[in-house]
Amino acid sequence: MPELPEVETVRRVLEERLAGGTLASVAVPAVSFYRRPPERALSALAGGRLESVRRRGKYLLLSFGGRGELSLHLGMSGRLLLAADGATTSHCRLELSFDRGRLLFNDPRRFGRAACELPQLGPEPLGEEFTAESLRGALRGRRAPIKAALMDQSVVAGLGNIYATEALHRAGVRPAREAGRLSWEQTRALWRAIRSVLERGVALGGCTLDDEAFLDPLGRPGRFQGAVSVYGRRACRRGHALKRTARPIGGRTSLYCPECQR
DNA sequence: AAGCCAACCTGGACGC
DNA sequence: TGCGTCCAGGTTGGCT
Repeated sequence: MPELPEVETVRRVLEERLAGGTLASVAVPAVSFYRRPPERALSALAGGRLESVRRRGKYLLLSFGGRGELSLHLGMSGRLLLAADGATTSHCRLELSFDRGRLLFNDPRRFGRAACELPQLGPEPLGEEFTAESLRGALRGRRAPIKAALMDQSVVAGLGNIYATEALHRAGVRPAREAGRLSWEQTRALWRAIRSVLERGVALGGCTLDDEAFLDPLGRPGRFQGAVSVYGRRACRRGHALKRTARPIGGRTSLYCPECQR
């Protein structure tokens, strides 16, 4: 579910509501993520002050000063929520109790993660080091479909199926095109499209496509779904029927507009 | 090295 | 109503 704009939306709420507070305790239920978090390292964070809530790609980074850092990844179905006292949820995998409120990590599918380190990630797409030139360099020589490359977090950090799909449409590039063979014009258009589609996603508070989808920690849905051009639609905004690629790309179904995208 | 694919889980939608 | 099948917004590890 959550890609960069959703994670950024969560980050802003957590920053506003929890930053500066003290972590009183950490609880890991018996049934947690399928990769259990390192409980000892997590417990060591208790008593610390939450100095900042940052984001790197799709990861949230909660910094507790000298005590360490906690990285959270929401996986497919993860949701962070600020809960009233006593309230529980049906699939709680981690509970962080702060002096100013409880943060529950709910995750039915258990693909989410809590850890103390990050994997190697490509540049932040909204940061300065991500340029059309750096994108060209990352794609050079790649024979995989461009959409697979965009969802590779070591190429650029934060795109998943929705925003990769939307960026490719906005740039007029078909998802199955060989990544290393885009023209310079197409690469530049794609770079611009990635940034604009993510900025729009952030500005609209993320994408909430159906009832079970993304909600921020206060239970509020996003509004990007109203701005989507391809994902989950049958026709693009110019009325052309959308197609799905013959085979999945990067393991997932891929929609595109045969008229707008070449 | 790069690319492909199965595996990791659960729940909801759909067809019969 | 119940059962089987397919699908889902992500990442990883193993194999070629």
